Amino acid sequence: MAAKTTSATPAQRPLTRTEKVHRALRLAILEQRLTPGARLPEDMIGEAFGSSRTIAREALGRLAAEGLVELLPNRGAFVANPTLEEGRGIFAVRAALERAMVRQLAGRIDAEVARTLHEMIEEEGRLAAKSDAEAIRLAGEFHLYLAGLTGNPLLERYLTEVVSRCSLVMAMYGRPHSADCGAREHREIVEAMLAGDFARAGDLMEHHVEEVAARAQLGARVDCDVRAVLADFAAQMPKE
Amino acid sequence: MAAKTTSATPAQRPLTRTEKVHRALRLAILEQRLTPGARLPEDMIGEAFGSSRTIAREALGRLAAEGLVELLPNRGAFVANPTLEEGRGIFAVRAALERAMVRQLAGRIDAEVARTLHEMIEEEGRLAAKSDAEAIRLAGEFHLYLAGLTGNPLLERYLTEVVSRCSLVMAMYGRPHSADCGAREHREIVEAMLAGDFARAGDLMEHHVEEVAARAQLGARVDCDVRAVLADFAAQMPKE
DNA sequence: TCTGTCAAGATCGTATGCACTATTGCCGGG
DNA sequence: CCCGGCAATAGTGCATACGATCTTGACAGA
Repeated sequence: MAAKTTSATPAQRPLTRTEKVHRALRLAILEQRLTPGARLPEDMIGEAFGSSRTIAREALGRLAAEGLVELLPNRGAFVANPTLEEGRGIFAVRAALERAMVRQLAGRIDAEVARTLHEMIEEEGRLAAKSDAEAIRLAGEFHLYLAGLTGNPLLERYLTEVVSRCSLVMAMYGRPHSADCGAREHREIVEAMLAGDFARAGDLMEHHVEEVAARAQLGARVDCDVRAVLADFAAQMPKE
Repeated sequence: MAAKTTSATPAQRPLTRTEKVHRALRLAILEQRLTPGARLPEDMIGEAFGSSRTIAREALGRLAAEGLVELLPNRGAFVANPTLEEGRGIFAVRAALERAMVRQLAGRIDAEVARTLHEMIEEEGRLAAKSDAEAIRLAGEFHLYLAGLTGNPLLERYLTEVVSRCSLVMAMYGRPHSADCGAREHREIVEAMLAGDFARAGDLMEHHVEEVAARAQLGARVDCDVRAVLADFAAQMPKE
């Protein structure tokens, strides 16, 4: 009952243009090719992809729903530029969701899935030292695979979203090589799940996510909320 | 730090048409005036609201992102028709999020907010016996108010979504008067939060949500997965 | 020099039209 | 009577056009 993988190649319909643009932009943002705060005019996007504004607009709308771009009415779209505070909030939500996920999964992992999990963990270890972007992506994959196992579409959707946004936050505020998820921690979690110890598995995962957040954000650079900065400087100014 | 209410009337810009239609449809779905599974052609919606398909299309897109409508490529939009299984999944996610929410809030509720909370709980008790739709809406309000207190935009967004969808699920599968949230349980949760007992508050809330789900879904009517039903009937048919 | 006004440009909000896809009912052949 | 193909229809996918709104830079007045 917990062995169904998430994608069984569902029809492979030829992808609407909107979706193509959506995916492309999503990737560009997650790989930091489009840096946080960057302006994304509909015209420019349409032109870049050889489509009309209609497409660009719809893609931007979806990205906004995922929290990867911010959509200001009559102003335009910008790559999401989460504050450190928001970043912490995102990690908090992620921790809550992942705890519930592994609790639900504990004791329902069959042998084949267990093998896949162990393989993924090994792969992580191997690639941890390579490119930073790759490491971030790979780390997310383990978590998303687990999400797929739950068979809970909403949980899966939310996790996809928060994992994406966590990647973004880590890329923004994280120290260079802080993205790796720690193969040892993953292993422990899988152990607990296999043992059917849902309480322990949940606690481990919750702690794991919090730990990743803590590791990454040690080197947090001050975020550029212009208003706040100005307020600070205004307060420091010589009076009168 | 936890006393900021969620909406400080942020500019009140005159609401784009898309948003108006979006809200209207949302309400119609949550009040069950548009029943699950109902077809929602863009033309019809545009005509109904005196707008063009563009508006209808965008509103439907947003509703799809919230999970209130299902969008089938080249087929059209339908009011979401969650299976009982999906309903349980939604409640599971909700339980996880609400647990995290009250844990975070515990010990950070000031006197004024506490009074507001107690007022809301009383109001619930008063209105529980009245209209069913009202009861569902009111029950959600308590939870959403708490979400606003966290100051975590993502948590707030997700909770808004799951509360909506839970309402839908309860309306579909719940017994007539099962929607009330139980003022006593709410009171206990607030007590625990005021006492700063975050572990107890979290557990109470998690249990509370699960309890609501259990109460509501006792009378669960079989969900209409056409394929499955047909398979059943096909198997029961006289052979040859 | 500073400030308020205004016009030009950029960009979004919305409407409309055409092309394409999926569904449905019809019809002829078995 | 049943089945497969075909045409009509409904409805979406996408492009384009126009009006509305916001931003920006220039300019005149204090």
